Amino acid sequence: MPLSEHTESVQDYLKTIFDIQRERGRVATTVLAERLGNSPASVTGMIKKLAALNLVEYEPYQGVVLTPAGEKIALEVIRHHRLIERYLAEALGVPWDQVHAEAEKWEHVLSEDLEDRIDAVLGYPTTDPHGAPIPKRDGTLPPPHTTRLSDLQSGQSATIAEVSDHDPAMLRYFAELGLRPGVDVTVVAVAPFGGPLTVRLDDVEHAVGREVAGYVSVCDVTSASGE
Amino acid sequence: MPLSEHTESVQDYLKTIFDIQRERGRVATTVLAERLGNSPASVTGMIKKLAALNLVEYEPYQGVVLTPAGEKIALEVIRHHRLIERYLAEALGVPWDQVHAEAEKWEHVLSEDLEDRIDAVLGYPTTDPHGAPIPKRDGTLPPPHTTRLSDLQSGQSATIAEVSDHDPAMLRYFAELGLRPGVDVTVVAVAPFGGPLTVRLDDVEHAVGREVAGYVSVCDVTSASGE
DNA sequence: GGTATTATTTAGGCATTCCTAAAAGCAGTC
DNA sequence: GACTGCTTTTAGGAATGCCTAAATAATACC
Ligand SMILES: [Mn+2]
Ligand SMILES: [Mn+2]
Ligand SMILES: [Mn+2]
Ligand SMILES: [Mn+2]
Repeated sequence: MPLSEHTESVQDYLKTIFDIQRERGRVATTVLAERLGNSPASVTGMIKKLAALNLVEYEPYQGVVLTPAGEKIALEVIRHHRLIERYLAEALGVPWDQVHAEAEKWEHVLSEDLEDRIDAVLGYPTTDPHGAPIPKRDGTLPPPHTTRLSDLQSGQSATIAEVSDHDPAMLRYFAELGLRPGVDVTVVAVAPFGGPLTVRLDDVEHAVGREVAGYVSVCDVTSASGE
Repeated sequence: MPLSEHTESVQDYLKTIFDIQRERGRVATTVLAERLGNSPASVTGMIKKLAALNLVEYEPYQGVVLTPAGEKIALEVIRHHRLIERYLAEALGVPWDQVHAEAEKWEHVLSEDLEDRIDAVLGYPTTDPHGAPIPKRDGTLPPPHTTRLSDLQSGQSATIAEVSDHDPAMLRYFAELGLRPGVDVTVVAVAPFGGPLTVRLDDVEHAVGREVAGYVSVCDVTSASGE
């Protein structure tokens, strides 16, 4: 049953449920409503429809969890989205703060054939321009990164793994700093009382707010004295 | 007022009205319904909506004609469609019998920014893979070709200008014959009583039905003995 | 010119997806 | 264990875009 069996709305709901589920387990109506920009009442209605289609398990007042069928579709939509983001950035030079909006629309009308062609032209990439992993055709997706830049202690180094693509302005800020996936970062200082981190990127130091640093995931963390 | 101010349905109606208008002037409800695959009753309803939006002039029982505003939008949609077809064929190797279906969906979600990028990557092409002209950004579009392959007499030569993209099977047939825009063709014989034409393409002769030849437009017609 | 045929519109509905306002459930507090 | 505040659902409705069946207008024919 291909993606196109489901409406754009259904696809976006499933994709969003998948994202929230990764972060916080069971998905509450209000959280989903907030993320989608719809009213909670509308979300309740759609949730019932998804449950009737066996795409989510719904427990009234207790939120939803994706069924295997629902997860499969969610992963297909996410694959489309991230492949498209990558393609737009790489093949057409679209700035990384704009690829998300474009992909949000295109993801719903991409054929499987074109998906394969794009995948091949890009050389079967594994991440999107923000560092988020692209699900494989079979629906495989590596677990999310657990360490954030804001979790690092003074003196620790790491590699940027992923940045949040939820806010274009923040992406432009990251680009300015040279903060992008694959780049090495060192935490020079951490101010107390939730204050800013001083980080070194490309031998340049920057002060970044604690909250913003929470939108950056890192991997390969090492402490000052070697390991 | 950008394209996205109008629904996908409105965009497809305007595009289709434009096409029919080029062929036959005023656009009758039934013809439009037939082309869109909707019932005449549905088309009447939408026509009223388009008239209320000042996109068409509607005379009950007499069909519609695009207003300048409607024509502008139609040309934008057609520009999207043909640019996308060209891009899919050239950059992603999509076979020319499949580009239409893909473009039919993508045309509605293409941003102006991405349109410009695609245009630039392709080197500002003037025709789609089927030879149809791509409207310029300002809405300019050359007049349609008037001569069809089926209009040629025995002994006449011409250059293929455009082939109809309405039927994927026919496009595959054309591809097999080597019949594509830019290729020279010579009519070797014309069978009587509406019979087939014998045409030479790349020094190979083929018999093609009169009806099929009506779906091919030509230009630069010359008769056997020079001009 | 009247009748048959065809084209078009009107009437009434349905599916989808969203909304606001109001009711009801849930959970923590005292 | 009742109250309170927040979450969630229910009720009722709107917009869009499609449908079938029935009525009506236009046209073509004799
Ligand atoms: Mn989307
Ligand atoms: Mn992304
Ligand atoms: Mn379309
Ligand atoms: Mn075409």
